[in-house]
Amino acid sequence: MSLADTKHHPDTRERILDAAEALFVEHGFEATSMRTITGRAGVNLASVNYHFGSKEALIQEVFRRRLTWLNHERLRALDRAEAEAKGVPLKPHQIVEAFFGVSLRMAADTEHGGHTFMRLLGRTYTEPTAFVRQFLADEYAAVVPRFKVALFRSLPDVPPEEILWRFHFMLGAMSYAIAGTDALQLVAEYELDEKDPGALARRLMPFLLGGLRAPLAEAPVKTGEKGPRRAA
Amino acid sequence: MSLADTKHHPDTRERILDAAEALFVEHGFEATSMRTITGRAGVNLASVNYHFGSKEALIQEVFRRRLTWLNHERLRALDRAEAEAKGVPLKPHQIVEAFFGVSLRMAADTEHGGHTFMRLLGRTYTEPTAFVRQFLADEYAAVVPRFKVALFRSLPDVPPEEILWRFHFMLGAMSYAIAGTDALQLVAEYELDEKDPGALARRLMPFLLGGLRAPLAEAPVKTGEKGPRRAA
DNA sequence: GTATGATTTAAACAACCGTTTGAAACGAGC
DNA sequence: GCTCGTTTCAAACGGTTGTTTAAATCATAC
Repeated sequence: MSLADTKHHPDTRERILDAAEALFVEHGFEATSMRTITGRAGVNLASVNYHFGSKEALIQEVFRRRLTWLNHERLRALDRAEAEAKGVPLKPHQIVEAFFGVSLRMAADTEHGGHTFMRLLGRTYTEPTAFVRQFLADEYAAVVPRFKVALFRSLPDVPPEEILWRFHFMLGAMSYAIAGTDALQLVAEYELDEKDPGALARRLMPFLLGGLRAPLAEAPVKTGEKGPRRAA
Repeated sequence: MSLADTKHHPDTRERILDAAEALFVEHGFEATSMRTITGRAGVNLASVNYHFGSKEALIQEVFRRRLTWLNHERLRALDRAEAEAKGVPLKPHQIVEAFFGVSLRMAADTEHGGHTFMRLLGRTYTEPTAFVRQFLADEYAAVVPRFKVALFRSLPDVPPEEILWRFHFMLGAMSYAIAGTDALQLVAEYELDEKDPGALARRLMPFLLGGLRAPLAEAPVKTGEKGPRRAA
């Protein structure tokens, strides 16, 4: 048991995880059956339940094995930037780079499944399954507050609530940029250069920063205000 | 038949569509069974196949009945703005307002299901089911080129390819802002003011415009360029 | 009222779902 | 050689899926 947990599993576990990851992003969770997964992985049907216990546990493991590393890496990038800054508040672009740069670099990795996973992750943000949402919340609980504080310090003149919304918008633009490459063909009938995934970062980063630092709306949004204003 | 198509259906059709719409956004297409739909709608199981033919056709009809109107409205807003401009290229904010303003106003309508539908639509952009994607492509074929041309004219100094990407990013930020309100709780543990949906527009619009008009990356993205640059 | 077409209904259909079972195959330690 | 814990395997489990059927009900026109 102790040995088994650390190293013994030769490849069936990994084969299942890889197949599941690819199929989930292609067809979604519900539409992907265990028989399809084990079929593509070339393993027996029962092995999923043997190794993971249930389909739900398999889904969680698909996320866990990459998301833990991803969030760890994000925190490391933030730590590094803050260490260099020696107490001076970071600039917005440094914080955005720490959070989204790691994601984009992972999404640029088409060799080891990083791209596939990031597409899946983006898709999952709008996935309403309760246990997946709970799982994401737990995984992000450690990393989000750190970035919030950094952003608050970096933009002292912007109301914190506004910063959170814009953080949310940035997360959406990125997830969608990665996950919704199919939807991109709605916009451009001819093929855009998806080949070099590093190009996505060079395109997306200025957009995110432009949105984050955009001037506030003329009439500041007052939370308490109730009556709807006529559309101008 | 001719009568039936126009008006005869009293309410079962609509009851099914409303129930399906709400359930799809809650649980997704695959996870929503016909029995759940007919159960909530209070109609017989077979009536879905009778009125729509199949589950797939039902899904398409759920989108069609609102999306056609939405895109028509978007074109009307663009027409109006261009008529007022009398040949002068529109400003970016006018184009963005025409496209996204209509969506956001629909998303603000919680009374007649507009909000529910826009959440569903945002979710669906990352939904990979082939026939849904094809359906969206058809519905958008008429409206997207018009907005592309308007944006090209409005931003003559920005490479068209860059504009398309930023259009894509904007679409992502909006879809996500509407569909991913669950994911918002990843960012903010306390409740943000989702009550007034008009506030979303006042927050999102500056973000979109800031992103759209952001300065281009220092090193212009050369499509042909291959070698990866060391991270600075 | 009776005839006619549209709609609703309960029941059944085959196909597939995730999971479980018990035996077979494997691999390392002695 | 044999043993023992781990992993694989084919087969079956009960339950749910989308769809179909044929009879019952309804609404309208004559």
